[in-house]
Amino acid sequence: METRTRGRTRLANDAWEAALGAHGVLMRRFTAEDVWHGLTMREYDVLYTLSKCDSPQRLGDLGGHVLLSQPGLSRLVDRLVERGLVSRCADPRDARAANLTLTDEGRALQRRIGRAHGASVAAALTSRLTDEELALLESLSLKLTIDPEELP
Amino acid sequence: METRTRGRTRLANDAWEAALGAHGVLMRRFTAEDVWHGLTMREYDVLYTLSKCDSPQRLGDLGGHVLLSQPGLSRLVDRLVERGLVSRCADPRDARAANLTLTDEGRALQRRIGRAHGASVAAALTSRLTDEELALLESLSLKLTIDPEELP
DNA sequence: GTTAGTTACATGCGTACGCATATAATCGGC
DNA sequence: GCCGATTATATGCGTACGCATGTAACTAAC
Repeated sequence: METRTRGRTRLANDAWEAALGAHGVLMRRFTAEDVWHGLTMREYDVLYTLSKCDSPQRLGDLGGHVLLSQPGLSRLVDRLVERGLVSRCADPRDARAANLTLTDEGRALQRRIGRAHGASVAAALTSRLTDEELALLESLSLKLTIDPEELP
Repeated sequence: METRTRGRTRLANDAWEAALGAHGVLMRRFTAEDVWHGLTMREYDVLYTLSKCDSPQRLGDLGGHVLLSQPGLSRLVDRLVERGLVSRCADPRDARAANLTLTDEGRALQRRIGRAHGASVAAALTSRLTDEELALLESLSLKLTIDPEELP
């Protein structure tokens, strides 16, 4: 029983270490690609997240998707607004909120970067994994992602 | 043929997005845990990497494992040296290199953090994946990690 | 309606980071 | 043995980040 449990712990830690390694290698690779047009990958991530939501998003909504503190996200959006890629529209229902939308320029840039980056991602992953393995990776990742609520 | 290729690209991108999501959720969770004794996860990562190598390591060796620029790693090690967790020993064979070793205190701290963090990792992963899935995640991650050489 | 409490976002401040560059040591060709 | 090229690490400088806190708006109890 003890050894079973220890083995399972070890298995989980080995898997996590391997996953971190893969994440690191791929992130290095993608960051080095010359497709970002002066944006950080995090900044692109915000553009991408906004591009998927047709309704305007609030800062807090984006915070759930991006691995960044609330003040960090606030200033990141500042930069995107200054570059003319995102616009803050006042919310008539809640004057505190600043609804965020992609500008046309922002949407166009997101698409350009998205195409190039998507091609890089595909090249990196399809050269190493089969279709079945890709689907498996997705399903395992989704199982790990779901359910952010527990620990009372 | 075209549609097959496009489907495969889409599959790879969906898998990568899911993997990024899982990475983000778990990193948030682990970062929030109160097990780090004032260290960054990156700083712990360096301690952990050093703890696995019995022979002293050079900065460049660590650079391969940690997702950090060379100057960033240099200063990160500065901080660890100042905290008494790592020592720089001169290399008699190459006066440029500064061989890095864990101090006793550094090794002890790494073990303490490693135990607690390892338990968190195990709790997070084993609650969502079976043993077979954990092994699968590890093997997929390793396939994605191997081979940092190409693009001439 | 006034006020305590909460929510949504912004700002001050110190720290860590990346890029470019500097310094210093080793290597190779001659 | 000398000098350019390369390698290993460090530093200057500007930017982005996280934490703590501030500010403004919404909510609710009375």
